[in-house]
Amino acid sequence: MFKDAKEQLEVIKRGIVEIVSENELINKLEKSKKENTPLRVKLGLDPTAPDIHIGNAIPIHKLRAFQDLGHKAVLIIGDYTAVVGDPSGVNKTRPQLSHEDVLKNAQTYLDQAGKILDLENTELVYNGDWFKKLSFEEVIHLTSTITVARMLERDDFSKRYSSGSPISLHEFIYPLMQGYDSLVVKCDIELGGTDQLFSLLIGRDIQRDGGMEPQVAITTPLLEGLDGNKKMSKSLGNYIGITEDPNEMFGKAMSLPDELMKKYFELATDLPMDRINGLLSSETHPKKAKMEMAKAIVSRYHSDEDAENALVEFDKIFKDHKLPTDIPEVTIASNDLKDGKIWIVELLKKCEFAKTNGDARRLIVQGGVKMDDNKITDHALAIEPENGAILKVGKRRFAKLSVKT
RNA sequence: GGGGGGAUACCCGAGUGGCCAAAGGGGACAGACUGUAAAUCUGUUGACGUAGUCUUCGAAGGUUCGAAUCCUUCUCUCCCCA
Repeated sequence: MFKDAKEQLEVIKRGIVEIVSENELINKLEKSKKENTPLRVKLGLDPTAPDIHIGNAIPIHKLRAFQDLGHKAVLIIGDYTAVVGDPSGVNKTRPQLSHEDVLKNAQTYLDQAGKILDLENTELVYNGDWFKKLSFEEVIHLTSTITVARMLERDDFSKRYSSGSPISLHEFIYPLMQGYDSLVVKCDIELGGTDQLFSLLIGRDIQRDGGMEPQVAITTPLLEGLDGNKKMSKSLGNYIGITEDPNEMFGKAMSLPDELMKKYFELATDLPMDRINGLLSSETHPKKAKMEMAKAIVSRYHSDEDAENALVEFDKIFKDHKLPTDIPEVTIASNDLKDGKIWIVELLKKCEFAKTNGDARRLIVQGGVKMDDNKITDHALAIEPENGAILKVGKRRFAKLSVKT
């Protein structure tokens, strides 16, 4: 039923950073094959925000790969760990969420993770189930498994510590909780981004302490966000959500710096490596390559057809400078009008192209505002809105006026 | 418990009585160019119907003709000592 360890290893090793340790993994794979028992592969998701993006989808895809190899996916929804807030890779204390918010997010996480995983064959657990029952005594025992020195060794903590930034005590508990999860669900393997390595290793200690064979830790790369610089994250707004509209997804992918194409190709698309290498060779124009990449990303979460359409739409707007197929309508009611006219600044605010008058004026002064293809240069202008007129701001914001009087 | 720092716009960070709506960088937005929402270059980035006026530098009071800057109290935070 299971493939050879070697064959499995090949699949497992694609697009990952590190295995701790590979030998242990091979042993586990061999044992699993011999005994015909699937390995338990754990991934913890903290539902701290309502959306999954293509960066944090990377380990989820890896989990799916394990499912396809016949292993058991154990998905932990970190409803309690999310309340604590993962300190990994951040330079400040995360805001603590209410348990209520977390549960709300958890549902959307599940819906979204279901796009990647085979949920039918996923063991789904909430870590609040055990954490809320843990006694204080047990918590104390848990905290005794690690020393302060080791905690402070961590890059993120040591950086914060030496830069004089605050570190709250509860943040030390986070990796212990994550490690304790591993003990409870008795997993053989845990997946996580490279920033999770510390927590994954703590899991090994805690499992060992609990009399278990320690899990194998597998880390996946972190994906830089759209700015090409910082890690993709919801709070930085530099992300592509996996449920985003195809056109939006395509456009965002196209806005990536060229240098990141290889990484995105590898981690965010399903294209085979030789195809990717072909596209990245000097024979292919970078723009063409990037379009293929954007298409592949859209295909992964929508369909090939959606991807193709998104490409056509993109060219239409940005290459041919034509109007998009769907333009949001903005209704102008009679009480928006004075003597049948509306001040252009008001109109821009009405269309949500500007938050303040100054904002709107700036856009006009900078030459970024067009009405039916005519540049508007006068910020005092009052216009008589025509039904169906197209207001354009910048390169990619459009509104169709719908006048109701 | 004692002593000494720090808190500045979306973020980081300069500014230690008027020249401060506050340098610089990042981000964001706009323009030019192009190969795209790449790269590069330029500009803009508190509010107000465009005029000067108003509100901003952790919070509240105070000193002063005038306060981000000085004083008092408070909140949060970092370091050192115990």
